Amino acid sequence: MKPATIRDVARHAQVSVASVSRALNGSDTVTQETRKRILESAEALQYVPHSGARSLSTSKTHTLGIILPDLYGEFFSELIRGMDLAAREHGYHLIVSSSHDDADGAAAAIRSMRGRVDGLFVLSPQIDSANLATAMAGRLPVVLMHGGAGESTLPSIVVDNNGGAHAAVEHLLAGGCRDIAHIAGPAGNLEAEARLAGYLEAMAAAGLKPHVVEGDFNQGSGHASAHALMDAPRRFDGVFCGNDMMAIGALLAFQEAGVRCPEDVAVVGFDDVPLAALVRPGLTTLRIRIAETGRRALQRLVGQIEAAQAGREATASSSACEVVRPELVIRTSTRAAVSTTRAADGRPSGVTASAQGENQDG
Amino acid sequence: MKPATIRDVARHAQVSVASVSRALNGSDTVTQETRKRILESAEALQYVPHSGARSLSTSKTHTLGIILPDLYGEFFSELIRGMDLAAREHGYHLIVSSSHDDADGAAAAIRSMRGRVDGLFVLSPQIDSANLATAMAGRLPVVLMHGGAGESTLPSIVVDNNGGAHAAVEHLLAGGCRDIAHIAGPAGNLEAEARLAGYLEAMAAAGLKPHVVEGDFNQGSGHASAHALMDAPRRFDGVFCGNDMMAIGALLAFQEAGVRCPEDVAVVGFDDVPLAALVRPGLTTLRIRIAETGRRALQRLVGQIEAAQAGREATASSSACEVVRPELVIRTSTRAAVSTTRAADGRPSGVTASAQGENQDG
DNA sequence: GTGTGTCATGTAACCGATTACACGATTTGA
DNA sequence: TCAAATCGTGTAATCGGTTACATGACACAC
Repeated sequence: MKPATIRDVARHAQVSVASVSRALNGSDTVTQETRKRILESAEALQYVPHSGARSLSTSKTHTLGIILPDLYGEFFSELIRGMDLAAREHGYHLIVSSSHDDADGAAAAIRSMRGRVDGLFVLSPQIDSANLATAMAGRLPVVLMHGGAGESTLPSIVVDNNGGAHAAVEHLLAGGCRDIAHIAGPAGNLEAEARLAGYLEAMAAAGLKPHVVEGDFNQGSGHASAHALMDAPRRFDGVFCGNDMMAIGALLAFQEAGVRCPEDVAVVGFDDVPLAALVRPGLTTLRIRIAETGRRALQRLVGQIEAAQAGREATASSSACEVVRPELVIRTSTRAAVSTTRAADGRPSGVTASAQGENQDG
Repeated sequence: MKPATIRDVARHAQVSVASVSRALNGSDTVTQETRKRILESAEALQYVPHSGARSLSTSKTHTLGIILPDLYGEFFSELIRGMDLAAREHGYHLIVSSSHDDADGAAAAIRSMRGRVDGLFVLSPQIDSANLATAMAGRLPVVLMHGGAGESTLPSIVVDNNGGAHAAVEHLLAGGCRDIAHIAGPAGNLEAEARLAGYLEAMAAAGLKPHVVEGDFNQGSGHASAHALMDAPRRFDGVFCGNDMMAIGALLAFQEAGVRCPEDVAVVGFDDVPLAALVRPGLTTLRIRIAETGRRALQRLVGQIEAAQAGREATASSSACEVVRPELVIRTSTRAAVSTTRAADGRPSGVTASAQGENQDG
């Protein structure tokens, strides 16, 4: 048996299709009584509007696409969670396309989504794909969310990786560290490169010589990189890691090697994944409110879509690059030096002194 | 400027819309030359078929929905990754709807997806939602993936939680433990309850008295539950945790308290999230190949859809409940007792003796 | 009573694709 | 040489909604 159509409902309720449409959608002029009869018929026939037909006549799909890189994990699932929550409020659905480890894959995904989404989130931290995304998306509303997106003229939300890295290094310096190493994320990843650049700048500003080993953002590489640091002749008393997972790997490596943290070496991560609060010692890190960032991104994309269909041109605010400033969360992996801590953007209000036993703060 | 339609392409290439459709879709009878001209025109006009229109005439959306519970994290993102990879191969897209912490929310999500997907994955480990899903989905192809789904007549893929729990307890027993506690997942979660039941059965079979504290599947609750165990008068020499995250929390708690693992207490988790191999000591756990399970689920759903549109009735195989048997992975959080280890299903071939330093195995 | 306005409802055009069927041209077989 | 089969292409119906416009009923004012 085929699913009921709007005509079936109309026949059942003894009204016209127009009335059914009106009763179910806009609160147009429909009598209480007719509406009641229509709703009952729809219920009785288990009527569900055909989204394709609807999108054909309204030219809206109420669906948004997300292009994700191959790198997958807590960060992205949390981001999607935030987006999904907000999407539901706005009456939108989310199509995900993950595992695009190169620009070509991402471009193919974008192409296959055109025509079935009203807008797109692009998270492709690979170099060059920024241009590609621009090319592929055409006039589709887009919010860019990869590092370096700020350079594009498209609306974007980016993390202030550079500022966060500065804050991390300065926090270590304030705690008394002088030989600060950096376990960097993979080359070619714009987030990783911005954090590296921030580290290099902050070290230069302090008149210190940088010390970098490269990882790949996974915990295993943090572990290996920490070993590489310990095997190298050069000494170090602090490590700034490109993200939390590598920092956690490094913590484990130090622990195995009998290097005490924070006494022998202080460690700072980046992201504040839930795990960061739960490892021992608690990991000092730069917090990005991930789900909230996802929610914010969704609001911007929806705003853009609504502006576009209202015929308005992109306003200054809608095409701007929005910056998410990470917030320094001090835990026991660094010597807490209360007098000198501050947020990544310099505002002391951002500082969070976090107890070891804290729960996730949602 | 509005996007190009098939008629624009037809006009541009000086052919009829039927030829354009044929050239772009099926490799029906179209001359090489005409096809070439059409493809060029489509390219020139940046033509993208309108998915709504297409789905209206074919009554297929090439889209699948996923209903996820509120519990979110590595497990689900990994599952989606596996599904997405397989979906791309089959030419399908994935709509996710997360954060359904109760049956009503899940039902609403299912309702809002009807008419826009060809099939549905339902992961709602809440009691009762199994019935609800059945009711809501109507004749929409579904693959159930929550615990207890095996009891339904709908196609499902479930983890053998009970068998896994048996294997965990038996492994601990074989290692010499006699006082084995269980940190259970949240009540009302069917996965958690099946694991608990397996634990209780295995303990009863061994003539041992069970010892259960309840957690919520998050790392923090594992930590708290471990403290609760240590504070209780009753002694214990082994802990089977309802999932890996709680096991990791417990490991940290023991470490803080100076309780050595595996010397003083052996710990077993469940899931084998990537992190399990990387904590110290490496966590003995029951491996579920998550991404692969996701891929398998997608194949089943697509198979069902294709069978349905071919007019075939559900075959025995398509409506069966498929069981994923977790595999015992022995790491250093339990005393490795090689002679006595075995897989959850009793086949010794399933055993994996995992080195501490292993990488994620994808 | 006629005209005018308001309001609920119906009629039918339209959105953009797919595809059954029709058509003309060419090839094949007797 | 003519009928039949084959093949590439075009025409138009169709899918299931939305919505501009038409219609008819009724109220009110003159």
